[in-house]
Amino acid sequence: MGTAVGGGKTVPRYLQIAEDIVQQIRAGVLKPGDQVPSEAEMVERYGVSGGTIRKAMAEIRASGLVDTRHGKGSYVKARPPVRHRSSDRFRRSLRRGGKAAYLAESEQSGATAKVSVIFIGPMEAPEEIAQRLDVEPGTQILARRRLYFRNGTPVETATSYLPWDVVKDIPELFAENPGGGGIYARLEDHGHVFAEFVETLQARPAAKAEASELALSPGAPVIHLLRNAVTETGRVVEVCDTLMAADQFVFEYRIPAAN
Amino acid sequence: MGTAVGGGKTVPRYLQIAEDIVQQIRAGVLKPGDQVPSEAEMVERYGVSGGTIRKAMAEIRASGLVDTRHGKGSYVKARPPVRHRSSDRFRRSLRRGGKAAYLAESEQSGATAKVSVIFIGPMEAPEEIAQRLDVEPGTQILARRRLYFRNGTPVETATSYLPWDVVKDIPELFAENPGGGGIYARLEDHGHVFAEFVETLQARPAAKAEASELALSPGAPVIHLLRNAVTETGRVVEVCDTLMAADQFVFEYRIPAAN
DNA sequence: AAGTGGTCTAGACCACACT
DNA sequence: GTGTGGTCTAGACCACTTG
Repeated sequence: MGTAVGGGKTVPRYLQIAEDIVQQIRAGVLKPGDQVPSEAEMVERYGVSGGTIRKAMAEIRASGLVDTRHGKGSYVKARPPVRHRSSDRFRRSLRRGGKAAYLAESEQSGATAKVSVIFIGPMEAPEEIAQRLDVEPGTQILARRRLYFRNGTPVETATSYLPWDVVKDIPELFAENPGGGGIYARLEDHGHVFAEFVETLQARPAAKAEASELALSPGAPVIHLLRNAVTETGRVVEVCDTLMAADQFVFEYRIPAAN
Repeated sequence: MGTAVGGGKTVPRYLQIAEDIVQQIRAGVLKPGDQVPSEAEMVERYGVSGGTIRKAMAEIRASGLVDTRHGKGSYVKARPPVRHRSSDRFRRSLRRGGKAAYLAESEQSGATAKVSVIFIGPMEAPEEIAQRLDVEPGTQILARRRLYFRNGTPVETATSYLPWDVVKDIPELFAENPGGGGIYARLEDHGHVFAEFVETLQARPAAKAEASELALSPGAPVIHLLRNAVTETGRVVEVCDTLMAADQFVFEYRIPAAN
């Protein structure tokens, strides 16, 4: 099928329908929180079969403007103000203020932030982490896994890995709340002074399990970020493995023009 | 349908099939360049209907391991070595070597690189670019739009915007090839010495037009990067707007631990 | 012409959410 | 129970690629 347009080409019906709905959302005909017409209703309204409507809905979901829940329906997402992740967030002055990095940033944009600790305890170092920490794979390390919420929805999972000899004398690192300034402040309290942080960052579609953990439609883009925290002695005393819903973040990096 | 597994949960047949094929690719049973079994063949082999196979194929495509062409079939992609985009790429020493940043990086991973210039000429500054360049929207500026290829496939579009008063005395900036070290070298030749580069970076699903320009499946993640080039006088003399196929790049940033 | 993927139909049945 | 989305079927027809 498909209707002829300008040049003579044909656009599949399911894309026309998806475009129609997306435009209604962008134009504000469908407002945040509104329910998108049910699939059954669309079958009637557009006069096509259920399969075609399902393909259209898949496109609409891919646009990221809509949130679909089995048994309930699809709803227009509240346009979440993105969190701006600046490379300035590691400044000591922000830590001294008693805030961990994520809180300092959230307050700037006036959103409610929450952290829920999923796991704190020893584990055996997986391959890639061991390499970065420069220990043997399988060595005992400390893992701190947590889930970050923003306005009630999960936006980020982060796991910190630290060598055991570094953490064994710092009891705060085993607590859910490591105290003002976060774990980086505790590490510096104990003589691990940071020289630099090295972040590698990659975007990819979310796997099924990741999508459900971050309440995303499967296939929606996620950012995978790995950070080494390097001290003045050149040692990596923490590796942080972070997975973020891509539509929730903008990253900013300042790069000095070195020789 | 779906077969019971360990805990009693059910996994849809189309996901099982997709997983089966993806594993065959990862394990090397299907090698780069091999044709993935046709949909008709899969219908027989797995004993399901065409619709189910199509859903499975959609999943497989989303994995990014496969390249599908209408009328021909699906083929396992040559594993493209990702390009590592390090923040070190702005070091002057790399420019002095006579290479622009992208070439220096491509050579490291032994891939063929190509640039095709799409447009060089004056245009009126769009809103966001004007803000960054600190000029009035609509002012005449110079735009340099180009498309980067890697091993024959397009991976990145980039457009540089420069204020007219900066470029008017630098004829090389109007040429397709601005000479050794690229446009940054030419700008420094003419007294615009860089202090820092500020990059903002966001991932999102590709729009239709973007997907076709970068030869991606629609909805595949892209990275949108905007960079301000700031001189020692504090002026932004270039803004670069870049769109990249997310699966082709890993970004690395080194962040000094400032106070 | 034969083989491939792309769109579409008209139904069935299942799983989840609300009342 | 009613309404919702999720999976699956068994076909039809179209569009692109290759011989």
